[in-house]
Amino acid sequence: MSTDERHRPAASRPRRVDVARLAGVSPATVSFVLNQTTGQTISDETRQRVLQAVAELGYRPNRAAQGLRQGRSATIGFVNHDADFGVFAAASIKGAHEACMRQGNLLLLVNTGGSNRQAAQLIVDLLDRQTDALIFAAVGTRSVVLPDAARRVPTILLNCFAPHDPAPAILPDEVRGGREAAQALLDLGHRDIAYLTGSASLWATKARLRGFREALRGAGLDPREHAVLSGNYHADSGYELVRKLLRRGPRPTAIMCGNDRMAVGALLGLLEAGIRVPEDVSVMGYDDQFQLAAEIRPALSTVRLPYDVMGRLAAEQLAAGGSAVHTGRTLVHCPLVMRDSTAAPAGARTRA
Amino acid sequence: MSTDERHRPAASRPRRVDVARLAGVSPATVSFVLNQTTGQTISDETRQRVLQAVAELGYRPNRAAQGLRQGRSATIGFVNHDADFGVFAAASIKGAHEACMRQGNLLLLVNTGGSNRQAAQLIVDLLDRQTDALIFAAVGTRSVVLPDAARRVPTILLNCFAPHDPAPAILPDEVRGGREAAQALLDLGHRDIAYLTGSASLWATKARLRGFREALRGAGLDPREHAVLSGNYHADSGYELVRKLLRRGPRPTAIMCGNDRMAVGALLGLLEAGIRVPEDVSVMGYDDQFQLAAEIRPALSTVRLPYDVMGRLAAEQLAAGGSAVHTGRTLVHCPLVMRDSTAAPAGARTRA
DNA sequence: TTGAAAGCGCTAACAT
DNA sequence: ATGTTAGCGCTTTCAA
Repeated sequence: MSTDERHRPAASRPRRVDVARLAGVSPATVSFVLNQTTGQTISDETRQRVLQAVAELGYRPNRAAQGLRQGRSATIGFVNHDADFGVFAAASIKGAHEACMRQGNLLLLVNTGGSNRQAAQLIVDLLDRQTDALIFAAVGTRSVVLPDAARRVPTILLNCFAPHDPAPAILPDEVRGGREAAQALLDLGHRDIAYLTGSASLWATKARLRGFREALRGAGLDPREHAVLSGNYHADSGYELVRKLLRRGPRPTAIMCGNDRMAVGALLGLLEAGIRVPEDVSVMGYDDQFQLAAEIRPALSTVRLPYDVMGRLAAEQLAAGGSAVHTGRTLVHCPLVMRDSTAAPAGARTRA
Repeated sequence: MSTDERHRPAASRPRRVDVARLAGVSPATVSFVLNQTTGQTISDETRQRVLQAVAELGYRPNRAAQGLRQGRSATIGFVNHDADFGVFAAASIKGAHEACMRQGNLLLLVNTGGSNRQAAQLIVDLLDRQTDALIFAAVGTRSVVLPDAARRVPTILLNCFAPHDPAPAILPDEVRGGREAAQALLDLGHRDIAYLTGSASLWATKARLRGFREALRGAGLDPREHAVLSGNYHADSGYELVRKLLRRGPRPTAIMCGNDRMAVGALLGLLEAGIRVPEDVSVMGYDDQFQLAAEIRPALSTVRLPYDVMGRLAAEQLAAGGSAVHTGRTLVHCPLVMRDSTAAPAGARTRA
């Protein structure tokens, strides 16, 4: 077996020299044509010969080799820093992936399981592979510690923030989301709105609650007179809380829920008690969860948590250039989505 | 600026020669130590010096360079061949990711949006990056056309099959899942079970229905006497179908649903009609969907679609060696998960 | 307008 | 027991 063959398994892809040979030019010329190298003038005829050879052989440059040479890999690392890896992570990834497609990048995905140690290790693994940039994402919006290793490449925080780190962050505008949800209910004529919140300690919970209160005050109402029960974002907590609410006394005309899953639980609890939605009480969710909010009956009025948009934004900002990355926090709007679980209260109809 | 500096930006990572210099050995020796190259005997003292230098500098081999040299990249391509990128894709990815962690591999993730053209292109993009193997995954189990390019590397089909392709496939055992779900209901004493199926044309739908019928026949019942209404796997179709079922005549004592989302819809429709679950009628889901089945009230009895296990299996089989990949189809068991939405029918209690 | 040649950081066969 | 050296496939300066 000749030396030539030993290094070229039969099934392997064509290399640049194969193209050069076929086109009757030097390997360098092939690079010049393919990369449209500036400052290199290639005759039109040569370019055609090269392109034809490329097409004929089905040649594609080896990106590992390109990467080694150029120190970049056309790959972005996506670090999912959360215990779970569910529908919201999927949405951000989907958005980031879309943007990457347009840029010719690919996503190298890792999941830390929520451990900082794992996160640090995985970022190193990513960097070992020449990842050009990093998206560090959490699902429950929260404060994180960005591993030092991440400093080596442009990094953007998705749905989380690192207090003592200059890395830019992309976050949903939860205050406004909470405010607009409450405002929509107020606009329908509701004056007695209960709020079944998610886990009280979370950033998103507090922000949404703040928006809720702002809206009430804006309508001249006293937030202290409105029931606020705290749950944990799971469907069963919506169910339990609504039962508690019903036992407690006069029924509000509308119920805002921490998220769509809690709203589903609330819906179930309400129906079980013989209370109709939205005729007897309006229910408002949050998240616009894929395959849930729009599909249940009644279809849920909610606020869309735009994880896909945020993922896309992250990848776009990263591609826009490491240093040109928008610094500080970017707040992304969470648009209101009105469906069938909300309506004017019975009283308002009488009044009208 | 000296030549030396021009090629070594201040912030760049240490290279192998830096370690070699610090340890007072040749670069090759560093490789030998780090890779535990067989057939090379390194004195214990030298090994220690090298390892210490590695630790001191925080040296990590550049995998792009290793990859270029070895023709492998410690990276597996995960192709999500579906329009959606949701909770089930997330589950398979999570499983595959877990297995990859143990192997020292990372996942390069792409999403085809369900287009064959895109799939072909993306696989080429993956291969350009020296991906060692491919997981080609669909969410709705179905027949796919595996792009030719995939032939270059070991490929495993996840939740799909390519009729004229030798690539091994990992699939859920839906027939058995459907059978066991129905059997559980029969065991509780139900004799009149309706089935609200998912989209009639899908492989999974047919398989589950077949299992359902097998179980009925096994119990000496005639499947033709049992209502089978077909929907589309969305929650609203469960809702609509249950209303249709109630209008139609005598109510069955149990309802099997195409999936958990349909079961949620059915639950909503049932409650709305004043029918209690499981007291008046039992409801059985399918999928054991994350953050849904276990959380709603009543918690849903269902069959677990083990996408995480399947993802893990795929990555493991791939790592077990390209050629040693288990050929043909691997059926993965879908275990029954009994919760609170099922109970013995009222009649059976009397009889007992 | 094109080609030669020096690496990018590493592995592994071969030499010492 | 360790070092030398020839690439892996590509980009890019410099020379022709």
